[in-house]
Amino acid sequence: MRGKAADALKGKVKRATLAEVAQAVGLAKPTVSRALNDYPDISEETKRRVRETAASMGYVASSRARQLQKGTTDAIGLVISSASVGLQSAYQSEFTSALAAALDGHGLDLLLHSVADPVSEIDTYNRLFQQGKVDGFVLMRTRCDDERIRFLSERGVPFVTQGRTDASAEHAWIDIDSERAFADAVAFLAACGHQRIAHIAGDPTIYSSTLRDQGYRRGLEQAGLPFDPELVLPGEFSAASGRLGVKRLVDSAAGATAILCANDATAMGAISQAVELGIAVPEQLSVMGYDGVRMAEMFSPPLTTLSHSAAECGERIASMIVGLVGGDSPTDHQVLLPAQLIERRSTGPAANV
Amino acid sequence: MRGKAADALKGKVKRATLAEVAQAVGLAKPTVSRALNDYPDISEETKRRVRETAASMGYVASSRARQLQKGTTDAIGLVISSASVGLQSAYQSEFTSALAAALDGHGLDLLLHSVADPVSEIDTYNRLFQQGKVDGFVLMRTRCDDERIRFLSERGVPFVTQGRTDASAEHAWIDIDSERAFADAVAFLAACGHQRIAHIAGDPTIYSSTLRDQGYRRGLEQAGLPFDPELVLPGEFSAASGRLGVKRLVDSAAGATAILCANDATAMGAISQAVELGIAVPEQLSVMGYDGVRMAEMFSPPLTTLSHSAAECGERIASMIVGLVGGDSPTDHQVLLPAQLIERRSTGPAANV
DNA sequence: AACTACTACGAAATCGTTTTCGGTTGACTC
DNA sequence: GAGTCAACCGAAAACGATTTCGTAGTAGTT
Repeated sequence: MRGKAADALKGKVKRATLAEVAQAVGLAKPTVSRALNDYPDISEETKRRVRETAASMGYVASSRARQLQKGTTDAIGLVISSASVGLQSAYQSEFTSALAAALDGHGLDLLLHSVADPVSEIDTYNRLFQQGKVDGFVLMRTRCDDERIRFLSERGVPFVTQGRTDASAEHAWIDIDSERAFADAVAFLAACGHQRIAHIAGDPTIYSSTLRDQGYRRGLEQAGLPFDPELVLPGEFSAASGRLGVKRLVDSAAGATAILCANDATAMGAISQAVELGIAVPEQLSVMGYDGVRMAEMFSPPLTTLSHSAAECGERIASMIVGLVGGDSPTDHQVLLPAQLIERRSTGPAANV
Repeated sequence: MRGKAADALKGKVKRATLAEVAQAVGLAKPTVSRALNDYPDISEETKRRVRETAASMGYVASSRARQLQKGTTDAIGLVISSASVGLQSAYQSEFTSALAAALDGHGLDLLLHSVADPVSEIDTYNRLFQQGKVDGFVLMRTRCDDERIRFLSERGVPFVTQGRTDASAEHAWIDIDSERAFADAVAFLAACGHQRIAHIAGDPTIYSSTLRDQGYRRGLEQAGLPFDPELVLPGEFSAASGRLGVKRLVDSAAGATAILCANDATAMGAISQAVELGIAVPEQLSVMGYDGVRMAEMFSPPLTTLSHSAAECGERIASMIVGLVGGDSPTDHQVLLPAQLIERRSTGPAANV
């Protein structure tokens, strides 16, 4: 029902325009524009007058018009694929919030776009940029051989990835040193007396999964522990894969006394499955996660995990993208952040087997 | 370091313009524009030719220019306050994903904006709309007396809320019938033999909390159970408040055998605290959540909860906002959805006290 | 032949800014 | 007192699409 009521309401939102302000203050449009944008060649007195009347008229510059003229958007895009359940892990959404907050600090908006069909993913990036809806992108969940990165790089579209890729040398990225983190985790577990440390891996197409796996292996090596393929289970960063991993581990009688999970969600799934099977955590089985999501602290038992700050990550990405849009070279923006081991109560000394 | 490399890259992204396409195909701009937009007064033959050359030139209409002319943005805004930890609960982020996906289906983008300072919240809504960055808003976590709603309503800005408010009669909203859901939950627990059913409430400033509380009370009444103020604990939708609630409940020796929590996060916190205190769930204490987030199923024990679909909610909000932007009256878009009780293993028969 | 009626297209205006390029002033030099 | 130089401000173009309005041409009517 499109009635006059709606139209009347719409009438209310009539915005003041630059020309009107100029008219009201008795100056020309460019003068008003420059006064409002604090150009140096406008007298303080004039600026004050302009600002006053502009404010009194409730004038807000149309960013549509400004964008058209300046050729910039002040928005950066984040596209998530709803096929794989959108803002998947808790970390993803914590990061997204943090990113939005950080971008806001730089006067940028975050355009969140969801794409249903994975094949149209590239197309979405293309459209969003060609249409001029965003000045750049941030990419999450980077894959080993990531098509998106090739595509964007070729066109010179500014972007920064959260996570490295096979082609990291060439683009801007921020990442956690998960290889190191997982090696540390193994060292920590080994120091607790664990000899049979399992690993429930992340989605193997995600580059970070390979890093975590490498860290796991290096940790084993450095601790003088043998690598046993039976102890590594496939997964994809979900609680479900944690549950499944534990089930398989129990069935296989591989004798694991500790499990290092690819992320916190996996760890939580693993713990709940273990408990249901009557395996006490951490008394009979230690479980460790990665990411340090808020929920980890509230879990039962509270999760020992490798924590890194979504806020810092968002903050730094925001600065990086600002730099890139400003013309910085992508290779000037590559930063590796450490994760921090937080010991809580899901891990303990190895059970006497 | 802003070098020539960056500039060279930037050169690559030069987009084709309408005028260029017109020139290439030997027609005037308006003709090309109408051909591309499939106007009826352009011959099929011409349309075909235009489309072909446009495609071959990789032409994509600048939405900046289009927006300026049409006065519309094809984006809707969602502002979250980072003060209260951003995309707070799991449900919030599931919903946000779903919303983005649904909006995409209607050709709309989601502008996610984070505001640090709660006092500048209204200002953010105002700016976003005045600047013409969004055509409307969707509001989450609606408060009882919600200033945002007054502000937007007064100005005739299209918006729909997820959750009712004191002023629901006047605006567009979608909500879950949580009052009913909580009454059902109490009935369910009572049927399990529980006589002392506690309630860890949600943030009291959020309208839905009052509804959930009312449902709890009505459930009690209908089950013939007395209302005991000692059994209702304050909270704010967090796992932390679940933990605290359980602690207090134990201390007070109120004798609760079941707890109905304001949401799943609270329930998970409650369970983990209970377990840590040596209270078995559900043998000694039944705990029930609300929302039906994905994690609930993976928890230990899997959560009995009142589930509702974030996807459907997002889908319907998308259609609603499209209607509103199109001029529909807000009062034509008010829908109440039911929640569904899903029994899992965090609840069971009342313990013999 | 003259008069509609319709189809297919083009010229120019428009949306609301910012930029480019000058053009006045007045003060300050020598 | 002519010339130089800032300091301030304005006219017009530009951004890239869409819309309004109008005009050729063709066809159909009387």
